[in-house]
Amino acid sequence: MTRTRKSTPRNISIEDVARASGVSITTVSRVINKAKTVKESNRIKVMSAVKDLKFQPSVFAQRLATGKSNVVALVIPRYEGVFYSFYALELIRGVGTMCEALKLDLLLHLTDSRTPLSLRGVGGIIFSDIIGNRAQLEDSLAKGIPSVVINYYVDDLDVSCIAIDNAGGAQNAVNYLIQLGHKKIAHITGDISTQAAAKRLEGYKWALEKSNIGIRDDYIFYTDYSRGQARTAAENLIKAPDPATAVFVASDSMALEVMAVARELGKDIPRDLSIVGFDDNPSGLYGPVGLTTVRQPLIRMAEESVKELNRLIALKKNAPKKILLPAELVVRESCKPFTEE
Amino acid sequence: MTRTRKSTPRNISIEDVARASGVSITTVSRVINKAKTVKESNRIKVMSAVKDLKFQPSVFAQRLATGKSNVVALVIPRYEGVFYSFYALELIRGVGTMCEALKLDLLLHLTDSRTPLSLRGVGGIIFSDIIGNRAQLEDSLAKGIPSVVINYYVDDLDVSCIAIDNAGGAQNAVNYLIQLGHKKIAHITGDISTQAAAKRLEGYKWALEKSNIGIRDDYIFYTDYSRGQARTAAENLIKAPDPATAVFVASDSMALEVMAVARELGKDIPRDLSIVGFDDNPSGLYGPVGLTTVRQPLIRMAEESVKELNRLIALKKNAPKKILLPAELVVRESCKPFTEE
DNA sequence: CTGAAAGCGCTAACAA
DNA sequence: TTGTTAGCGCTTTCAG
Repeated sequence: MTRTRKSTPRNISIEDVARASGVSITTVSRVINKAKTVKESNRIKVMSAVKDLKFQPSVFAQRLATGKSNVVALVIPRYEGVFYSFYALELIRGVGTMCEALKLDLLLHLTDSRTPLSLRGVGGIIFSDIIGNRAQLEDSLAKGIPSVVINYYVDDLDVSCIAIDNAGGAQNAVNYLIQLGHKKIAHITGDISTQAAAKRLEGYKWALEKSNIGIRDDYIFYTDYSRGQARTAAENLIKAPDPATAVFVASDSMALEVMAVARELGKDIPRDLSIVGFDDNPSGLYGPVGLTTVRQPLIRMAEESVKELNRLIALKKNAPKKILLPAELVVRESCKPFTEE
Repeated sequence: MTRTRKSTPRNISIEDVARASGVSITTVSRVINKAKTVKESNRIKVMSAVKDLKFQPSVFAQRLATGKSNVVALVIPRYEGVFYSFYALELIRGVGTMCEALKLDLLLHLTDSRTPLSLRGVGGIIFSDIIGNRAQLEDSLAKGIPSVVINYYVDDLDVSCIAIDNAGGAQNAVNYLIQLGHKKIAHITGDISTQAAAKRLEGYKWALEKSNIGIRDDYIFYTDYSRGQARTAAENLIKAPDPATAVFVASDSMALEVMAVARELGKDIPRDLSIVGFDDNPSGLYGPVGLTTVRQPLIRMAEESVKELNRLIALKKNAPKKILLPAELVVRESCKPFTEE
């Protein structure tokens, strides 16, 4: 107790543990890192000292010494339309829990897409979508930082990505409507600048073409994913001179809005209009008729992204993997077979 | 180019910059840290070398050397009911943008509330709510880590907190209904184990008491914030023998569900039932009648929490501040004066 | 199986 | 105004 007191009560370090257990710091380090080359009796002594002193190794010192970092950055564009969606929250949750499980630190970066990221000290990066921030991705790739892109299928870059088969999911949805006998099938798109929305539109078109149903421009309504625009689209859709009998909507929250509008206009769902959404947002479960929709494995996608990143980090070299997860149709009550009246 | 190549291409360090600019590493350090005691000519030399070499200081080395960390951890219970709310996303967004602005690193911790947090290397912690993870808070406080609690008013602990005046907001809502002439006012609560829900119930009761309106237990419907339970509550509420003429609902998403149920049961909003929500969730804007609600300054709360944490960190001692932000009524179209039929 | 010692990259006295 | 030097706490050869 003769030691000079520093102003800040010094953190207990590996040295304190070494002293307390009568071994060298090297041995303590070995115990911490679970090296097997430590005599059992020593291991026990060290472990009990660790417990007594409530020792926690300094992550900074560890990282400085090893050059390794177990920090994973999740980069999300701070762009309202995208951020405020069911999707963002699921993503954060999925990535967050997986990081927690893998003992990785999750650094959240809400980016405006233009200021370059400070990626120093980051072990790997997950880009959620890449809307306008391709430059950031290329930058991190150039620096050799393990990166994976999520929710965006990247064709032209040598990078791991894991996305959902939006086109396939959309086809499933539209095929289902076609099987029910519908011919006049409309589509309300999402923000077409996102790959998801673009692919869903593509899938919609493909499905119609394959069944030799003509694509009608007046049956395609473009929106930004917002409920406000969905409302307008729905009104136009329903009040049209030759209205569609079914509609595939690019998101559940919009689909719910369409349902609401239809009811306000005196239409019955599904009698007067069949509706399929996309997302499997739990909100679709409530309400008088359950919303038929396309389920995307968001949580799984998020979790896979962390695993893939981990793989890349362990590999110490770039060996990208491109994964496309299927999106399956979930049939509930918002569609019915088409019948001539 | 005669230097032995390491397997990993060594990061450029402060030393490289020093060499390149012909000064000592100390001077480089000074330039990096914006010390003013550097000759202008040297500063320029260093800065250009930094640019040329694309040098970025190692955060780990910096933190090891200074003992300071600019990492802010945001701790959110991984508890579904709470996590999947409008609120969580707003919080993350608010904290995230403010951290970005203040150049702080945001570490996201989705906790199961029972495993102790590894807070080593964290400069400060923001606890969003404290549901079941009080122990974690007390732990961090005991360790002297600057902490602030958000969305939960902590009376009995010496910790900074910043919350919303839920009771006051609820009173505003109910008073408004009373002013409109309503006497039979119901309340659909949120998850009463959260402080927000409990306080809203409290405010509801106070408002009634102050106006000498008796509190009827059969007018209080308990839920967990989910739309499913809101639906049931709404059905019971409307089908009751002596139904209320107005209802204050603890969240907008539930209020929207109540609206939907009412319509399904052939009721008109606001003619047959006046509704006030809580949150100011944008979803309330759409639909045939805008939802009257109580606005909570979530983003502001989130931002303030980061600022407060920053203050605490700079202060280097605990001088807690307790802040209660007002919640104001936003009148839209879902309420009308009560009239005897 | 263990320990001494040399870093990892940076900051902060202390001298000059 | 600048440089020297001693750490910060840990990992990791390399000898024992």
